[in-house]
Amino acid sequence: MRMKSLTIGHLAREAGVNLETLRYYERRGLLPKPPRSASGYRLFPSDAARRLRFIRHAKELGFSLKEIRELLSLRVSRTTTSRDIRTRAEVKIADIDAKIKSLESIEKTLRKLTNVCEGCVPVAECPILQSLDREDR
Amino acid sequence: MRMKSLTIGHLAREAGVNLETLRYYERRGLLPKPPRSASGYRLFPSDAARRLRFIRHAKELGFSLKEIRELLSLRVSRTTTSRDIRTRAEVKIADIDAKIKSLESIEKTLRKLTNVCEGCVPVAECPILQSLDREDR
DNA sequence: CTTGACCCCGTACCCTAGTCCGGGGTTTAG
DNA sequence: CTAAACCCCGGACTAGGGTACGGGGTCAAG
Repeated sequence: MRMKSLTIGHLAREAGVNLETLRYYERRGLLPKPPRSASGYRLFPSDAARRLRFIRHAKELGFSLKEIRELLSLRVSRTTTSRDIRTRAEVKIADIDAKIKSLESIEKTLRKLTNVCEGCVPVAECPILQSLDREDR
Repeated sequence: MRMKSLTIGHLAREAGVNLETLRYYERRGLLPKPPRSASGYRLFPSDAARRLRFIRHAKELGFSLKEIRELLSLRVSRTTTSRDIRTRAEVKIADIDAKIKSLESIEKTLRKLTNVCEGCVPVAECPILQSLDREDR
């Protein structure tokens, strides 16, 4: 059970991202500034890879780096009360629920599409438009 | 039950997007090239607004314009067999399923967070990292 | 020691997805 | 007619999210 720290290059390879991206994320506040070796090398805790995986997934889900930073900072501490957190988390939950509903709607439409049988009449209009057809801004 | 066509300005206002965005989407193949009036004005069919709403939602879900174009083109026609479509749709469905699972996982974590009671011990590490902690790509 | 592989930092550059500009035609209300 | 409000097009500009580059220090194997 080792707990060794990673240089930026190791972490980059492990997480499958460009090394420059790590420095960029640090600047943008997505990765906490890591401790440095005597010579100034960054020494990342080994769970930084986990954090990077989270960031990658969240990006694929349409969150901006700013939103991801907010998600990552959701925790109870001395400086944020749990009521604060609850409120902020509830906003995120609502966002996420809406996303899930939209995705389910698109998926449903796609499933219908996969059930179209060979030799049926061609679908002239675009059926995907059936999903997500709500006015809500 | 009118079926009038829209000028680019009307469509932009109706869909709540910038007029230039519509020309951009046309160039990128997300909006089919609309017929033109004698003087060259674009005349959009009134269901173009629907298409734009779809595009907006899909973007919020993390799809790129290229992916959205692919989604929009999923339909059965003379040039694409329904087997083709089925295959392509199934790929998209798998993508979407993965996204939904990720979102649910984040949401679950956030819900736990909202249940933390006032006065409980501060959470030092970032709990959001519990979600999405899979190795897969 | 030296050489190759790393790391540091700052700056420049790239792509995507728009957005703006400006010179010029069109339409419509007065 | 004319002015306001639209529309056309090509091209320049932006912001967000990275990536690349280059000059210089560091570390580990031979």
